Amino acid sequence: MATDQPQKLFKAQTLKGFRDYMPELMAPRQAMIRLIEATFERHGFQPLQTPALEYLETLAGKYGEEGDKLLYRFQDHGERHVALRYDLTVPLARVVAEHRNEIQLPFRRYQVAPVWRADKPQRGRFREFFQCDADIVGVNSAIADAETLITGLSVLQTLGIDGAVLHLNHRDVLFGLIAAAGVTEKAQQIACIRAIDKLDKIPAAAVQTEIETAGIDAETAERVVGQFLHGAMTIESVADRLSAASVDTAGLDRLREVLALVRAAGLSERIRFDPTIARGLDYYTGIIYETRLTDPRVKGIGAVMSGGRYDGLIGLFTKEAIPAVGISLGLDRLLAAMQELELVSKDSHAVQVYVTVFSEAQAVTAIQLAGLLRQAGLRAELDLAGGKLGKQLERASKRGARLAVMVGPDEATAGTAVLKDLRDGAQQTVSQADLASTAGALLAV
RNA sequence: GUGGGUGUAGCUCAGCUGGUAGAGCGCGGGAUUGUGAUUCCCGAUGUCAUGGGUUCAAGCCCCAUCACUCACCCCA
Repeated sequence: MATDQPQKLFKAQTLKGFRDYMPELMAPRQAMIRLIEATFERHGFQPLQTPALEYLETLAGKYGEEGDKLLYRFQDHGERHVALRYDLTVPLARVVAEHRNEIQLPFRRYQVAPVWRADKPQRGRFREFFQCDADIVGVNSAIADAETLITGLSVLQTLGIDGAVLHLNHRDVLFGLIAAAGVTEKAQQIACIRAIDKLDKIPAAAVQTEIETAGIDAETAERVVGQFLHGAMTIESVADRLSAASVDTAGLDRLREVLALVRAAGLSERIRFDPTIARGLDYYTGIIYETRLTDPRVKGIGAVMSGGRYDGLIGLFTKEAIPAVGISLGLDRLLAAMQELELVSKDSHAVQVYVTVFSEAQAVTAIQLAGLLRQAGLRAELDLAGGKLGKQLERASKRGARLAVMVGPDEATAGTAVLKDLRDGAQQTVSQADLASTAGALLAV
């Protein structure tokens, strides 16, 4: 590489929609991930990790037309058609089918991992992002549904997020209401759902217009919208209309049960029936839900936790019919919200004690003192850049350390060390043997 | 996939109707003895995203490419 000619530099740049997680971002992220995983485990979920790459066949056709387009797909060196995982749910279905005889049902697993979507990047939207999923496989019951929701809500609670409301719906209720309004053709029903999903964003009249563009007459369109307008949203009201149109109400009954169970868990404030919730992914069969944050500061951030029941998905990989229900949290969206709400503590990873190295003669002592602090469980950093004591203390503050340790020739001979609190400048001389305990006591205040 | 916007020092940006670049922050050094974050002084840094074009002359005009960004679609 030695040459007089200027070298052409390689472009130091991440791919569009991909990003580096620098330490300032990584520290709170990691703290979050730990809390989320601990909460999942407290609810009986086991960790699972799956490959980033799957056979294209495994993933294709599971997410609907839109989702299919967003699959990162290519051929590997062996000409195999492969794709990067689009979510954590379909790989789970594959795992259950592939390892059917090693897995005890019901199976609860969680996974925190990146997924990839060849979407057009936007604010808070990337081509690589992390999801945190928890799923219960093998049981189709209201209890399993409720357990999943309770777990998700518990995660939000653990993270300190108070203003979260889970909007719960059921696929059959959604389709039932549309059918009751007189739309029976599948494609038109889908169009209705897509439009209804926007009711909280655009006026009802605009939604109706959008429904009409799907080839539905104005009168029917108005009836469809009417099914979802405010006041038409209580369970009882929906029940009446479904029965009147002699549409099956099993989905509604399930919703009642799930709501009752979640309420019994003391989470009434956190959950609400909302017939307008529609999820895009094709594989949902039962309950579906989205969770929104109510704080106006994070109004535009979208759903932070969503999911639903998918009883048919695993059946695509094995003849045995295995039901499942799950929840998915968007890690970075949640983090963005938490930062906005000032719920992120900045010092979870920061160095606690910065050990200066007065001069080479004191290096041994400095290393030993750092060792004592570390053994005591403190995060201690040893100065490596040297220079004047002032410089070293400057670095200490910049690193965010609360305390600094200084040992000069005088302290070295006396077997002591100076412990300084960088927040108020107060300092004391302590014996080296007491350093760690004194530092620990100061940090605990 | 469709339609807007932006791209100037490490960061945030200024740069009037075209005449070969500035600020703040940050960074480096200093303000006598072994003490930071505050204060004061000094200093460095840019192929003005990239490649073409118009012009006597372009950061400023035109075209293309790339990147970022906003809205729609969809979603975490």
